[in-house]
Amino acid sequence: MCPLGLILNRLDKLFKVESRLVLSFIEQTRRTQIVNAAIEVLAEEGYARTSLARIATHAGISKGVITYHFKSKDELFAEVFRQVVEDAGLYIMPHIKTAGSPRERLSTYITLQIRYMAEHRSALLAIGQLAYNHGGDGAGADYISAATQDELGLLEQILAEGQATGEFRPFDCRIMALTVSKAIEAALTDWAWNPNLNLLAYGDEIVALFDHGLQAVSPAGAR
Amino acid sequence: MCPLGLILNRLDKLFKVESRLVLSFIEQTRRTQIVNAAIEVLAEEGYARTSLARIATHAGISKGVITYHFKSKDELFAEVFRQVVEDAGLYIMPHIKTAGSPRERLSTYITLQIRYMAEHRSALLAIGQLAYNHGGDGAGADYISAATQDELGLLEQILAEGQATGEFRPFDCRIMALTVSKAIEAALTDWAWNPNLNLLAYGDEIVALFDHGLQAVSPAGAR
Amino acid sequence: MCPLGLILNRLDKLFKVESRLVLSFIEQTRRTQIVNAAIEVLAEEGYARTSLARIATHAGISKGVITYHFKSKDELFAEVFRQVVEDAGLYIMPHIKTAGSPRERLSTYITLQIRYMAEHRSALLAIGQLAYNHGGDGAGADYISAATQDELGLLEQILAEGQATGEFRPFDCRIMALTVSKAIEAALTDWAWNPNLNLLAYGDEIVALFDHGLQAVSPAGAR
Amino acid sequence: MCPLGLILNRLDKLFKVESRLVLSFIEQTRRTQIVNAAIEVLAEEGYARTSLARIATHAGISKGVITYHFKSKDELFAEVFRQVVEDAGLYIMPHIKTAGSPRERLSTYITLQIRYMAEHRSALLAIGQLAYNHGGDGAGADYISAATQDELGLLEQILAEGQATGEFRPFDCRIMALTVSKAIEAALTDWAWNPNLNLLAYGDEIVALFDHGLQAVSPAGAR
DNA sequence: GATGAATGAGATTTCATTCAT
DNA sequence: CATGAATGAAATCTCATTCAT
Repeated sequence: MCPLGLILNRLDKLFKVESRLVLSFIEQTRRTQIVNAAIEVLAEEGYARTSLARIATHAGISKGVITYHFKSKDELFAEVFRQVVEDAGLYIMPHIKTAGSPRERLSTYITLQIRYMAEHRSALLAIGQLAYNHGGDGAGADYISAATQDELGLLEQILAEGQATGEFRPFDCRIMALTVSKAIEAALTDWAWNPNLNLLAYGDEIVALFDHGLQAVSPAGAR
Repeated sequence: MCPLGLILNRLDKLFKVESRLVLSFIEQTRRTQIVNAAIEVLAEEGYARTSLARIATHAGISKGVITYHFKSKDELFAEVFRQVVEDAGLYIMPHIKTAGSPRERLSTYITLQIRYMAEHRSALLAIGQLAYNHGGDGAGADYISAATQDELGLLEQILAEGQATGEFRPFDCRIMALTVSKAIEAALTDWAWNPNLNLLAYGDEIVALFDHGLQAVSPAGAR
Repeated sequence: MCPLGLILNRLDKLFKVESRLVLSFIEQTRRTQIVNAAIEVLAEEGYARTSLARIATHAGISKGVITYHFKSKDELFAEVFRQVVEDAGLYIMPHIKTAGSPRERLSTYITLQIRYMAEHRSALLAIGQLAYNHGGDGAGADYISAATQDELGLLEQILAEGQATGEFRPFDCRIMALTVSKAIEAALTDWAWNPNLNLLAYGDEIVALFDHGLQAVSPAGAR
Repeated sequence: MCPLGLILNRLDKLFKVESRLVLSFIEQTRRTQIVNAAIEVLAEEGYARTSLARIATHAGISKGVITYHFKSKDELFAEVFRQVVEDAGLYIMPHIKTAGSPRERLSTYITLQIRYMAEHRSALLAIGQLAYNHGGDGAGADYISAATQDELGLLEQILAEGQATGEFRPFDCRIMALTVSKAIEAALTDWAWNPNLNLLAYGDEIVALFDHGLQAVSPAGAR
């Protein structure tokens, strides 16, 4: 499974999407309705049990509507992916750029991701299902891998800047970026199993973990 | 998805297994062959694409052989689970118990898990698929949840002991146990996408992360 | 095998039917077509050889059409049962209620059942197959047993009234009701094996048998 | 379903049996063991659920033993049929021939059949399953029909003699023979559904029914 | 004689997709 | 635009039968 939090942009290439540039309003509405139904079914039933019939029933429409608006199940799933990722990006990105020091920016990044998760449980569980189960396709796998490599850049950049400023100790930025990303994602998957989990407390612990774990050893070396 | 590294014992209850106490040699051989084929298909194709037909083809046998040796697909998956978990337990447990301080024991635990992963990539990807996709069943979900709660105890105990001895700083042991477990698992899932990943280096970074991130702040507080 | 002639009402409970209240005309047409095909295959081939594939072939449609219109084979069989029983009830019931003395009513009952059989050979053979072979299921068996007990009441009542009026000699009403019911059913099963059987003559003999066999011994006792 | 009580002799032709004239003792023992297991499974599980595997399990032997001793499942079923019918014939025939008047002989016939049923419930339920479910074969159907026609002769003869002696009233002997036969069989099938049924009382009612129902109307005609 | 192993046909069922209306 | 109808592929599972040991 690729780091969910980092799949942000090139995901439209993951599935073979033929984007129609102009969509009527009613078309857009229907698509959104179907996408939302798909998200809920994916989150509740899991990938294997998410059939077009179930999505249609959940949306209160007929099965034919789906294949009318989406050429295939894959295209629908691609749209789910795209929509969730775009939305998450819009939520998180603005705050990221305004933060201050690398250490603060890292904390902000983690906190925002967690908060977004708390507010969009189904959407994130849904793309989790897609990411986890769409791997075998070959093309898909390559793409997700590429996307991951690509998008990890943001975290890597924060970490590298922190090392440059001396805030962070030495470590492999790429690996640590992966670890940060995965620690965040872990909160979601645990939360999926255990809905009583205090997600925000979980986030605080992750923030603290990396705050302590990445900081430069004090020059005075009192340790 | 439950923390893979922690599913160690009660997994035999996850699926309803009727263990025949005595199996002939040839029977055992075939079962192992089929289990291994299932592991490889799960790892390569993913849960959704792992049909009995594909497993049979992969093993070079007819479809009927599988249902002859396993009462159902579920029983086969249960055996996959059981076999991998048993093997992992035999590999890791002996070393865990002999370690010294909590800090050292934590490092050992992480290192061993990572090393085991490096040597059993397919097997761990396979049970990852099973754990992730078998959840919706209700009973399965409950069990995995229970198993997780149960098995996290080992990590929690190490962490709590470390806090008692003053080696570790204050934190929520349960959440941190989850985070450790997930960070380990993350190495595997990233490796699945990016086979060129240096898993052992990844492990070292995780060890370092928690080594730094959990340690008690020096009383002199030079920071 | 339960007495076919007596399974009249509560049969909708035998199988778990989810009745959709409103069915489109084309839907109803297809369902009827499939039900009729099922009846013919059941009557000609027997329960064990009645597969969905055979029914589809007999109806000249693809296998998928059946599972599109019926959720399962059981639901199809339930509909077969329901349709035949409903039809038989509509045919027989009106005449039953208008008859006069118990002796006459018994004769009418027998005659009507036989006449209905003569005109609906396949349908009755079909539900005979269903009744005979659906018993092992537990729930089904219990229900048929219950239905039998329940519906035998009509015959029992006629017989008891005949004893009360002095038309009939003493006998165990329940057992005799069973025997009447079975004698009627017997005509059908024999007819199934021997299509040249004169079913109506058979019916007349049954009527005569019970007419003579149940009548009160004349008080003058000239016998 | 053919009249069970009358299928007595030519049943070996129903299924295609290749009789080996000489069977070793051990061979005979095994065949009997398997046949008995088949009878019990047929009676308890029904035709559709009677697989070779289940029979083998019930007999405590391996599946291969069955196909070693019987060329096919059909041959096994033929043997079941043959064995039960032969046994029933040996039980009933001696008593039939020694009886007195046609009226007495009819009563004896009915009583013996019922008594035999009471003592061989499983065996008769088993061949009931076979007779009812083997009909579609064509050849089988013809044969059973022929066998029925053939064996009904015994009853027909008793009835005809009764008419000749003036004991019985006029009726169609063939049809009445069928009805007698079916009334007896009915007791069995009801008993199968309702094990609490008092089979012997049932038999007495049948005897009384035909005793009253067939007797010649008294010349004094007091009715 | 006996048995476990293996196979392939066939059963029910689910489902993505196409099509006519 | 929308939908119900239809289809055929594929999945799991059962089972009679064949075969090597």
